[in-house]
Amino acid sequence: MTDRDDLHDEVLLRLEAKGRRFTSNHRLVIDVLADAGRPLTIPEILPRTPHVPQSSVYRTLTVLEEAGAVSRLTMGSNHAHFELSEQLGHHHHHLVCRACGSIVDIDLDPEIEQAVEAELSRSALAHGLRIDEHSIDAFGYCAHCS
Amino acid sequence: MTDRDDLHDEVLLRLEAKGRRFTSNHRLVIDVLADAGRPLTIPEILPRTPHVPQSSVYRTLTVLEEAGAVSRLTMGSNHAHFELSEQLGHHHHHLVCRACGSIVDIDLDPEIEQAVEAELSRSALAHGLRIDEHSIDAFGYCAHCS
DNA sequence: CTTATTGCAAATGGTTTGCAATTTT
DNA sequence: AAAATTGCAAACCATTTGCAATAAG
Repeated sequence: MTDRDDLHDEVLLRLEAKGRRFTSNHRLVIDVLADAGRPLTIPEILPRTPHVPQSSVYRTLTVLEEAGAVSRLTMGSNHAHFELSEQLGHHHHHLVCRACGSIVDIDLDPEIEQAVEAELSRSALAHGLRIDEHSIDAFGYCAHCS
Repeated sequence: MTDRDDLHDEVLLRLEAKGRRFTSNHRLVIDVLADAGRPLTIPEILPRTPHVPQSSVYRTLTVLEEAGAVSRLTMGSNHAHFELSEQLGHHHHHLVCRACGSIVDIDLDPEIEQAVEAELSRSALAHGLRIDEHSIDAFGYCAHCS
């Protein structure tokens, strides 16, 4: 049983839980995102999924997102970015380049992570909000765009 | 000299630095955002800026954003949110309701803030990125949507 | 067989833009 | 006067959707 097989199993589980099916298009998109290892936009995904029309990729991503297998990132750029959800990978955050819009995944010190979570929960509670997730994004200019 | 006058002065400074003008529409939009005290969408702004066409509000917001007076927030909702930039206010973060898309400003403990900044800078440096800003967003369901 | 998915083309809708008229400096 | 801004309508374009055909369970 390879890692990739494990990944497919996890996706299948989540799709079935939502009454959806695990089709070849679904698997193809999952593999593209897994291989990339960073958030991709639709224009980046399309060339890697030959013969799959754009609308099908959009639909696939929506289904996968609703199943909790994929996350949609909307930073200011005109195209949304997609990546495997944290449920299938690990908790992480993002570095975003203002110029080219590229996004890199990063990990933070668990201690800081925990402190932020506690502080956010406290603040959310005070505002009557029930939190289940948070994101931390850093913005600047990447080596290529500096 | 009132706080509002100070605000207008700050906006004027930033507009002039970009060769732009401080028109009545600009002031109107700034005041709407200042009065709201939370990020607003275009549909929320329009009724508060009577007789100003939608396209002018969009253009005004773009000019103000380029001058650093306004920030555009793009969380997954279909409408962007706009608020006074941190340059004109204070550093803060956001609580976002998944159901209605509303956004609330929150402050974090300065110690945690500092720890996060240090950690992000470290991580960014390792990836060859020069960071100048970060955001922390918490997602959940607000009191009204729970 | 029943229902989700696919592919194509067409529609949607938030946001941007061209242009002539109008302000601001 | 020179240049930015405005208002209107029209264009843009990433994303969504209707529908008939197909494939998955």
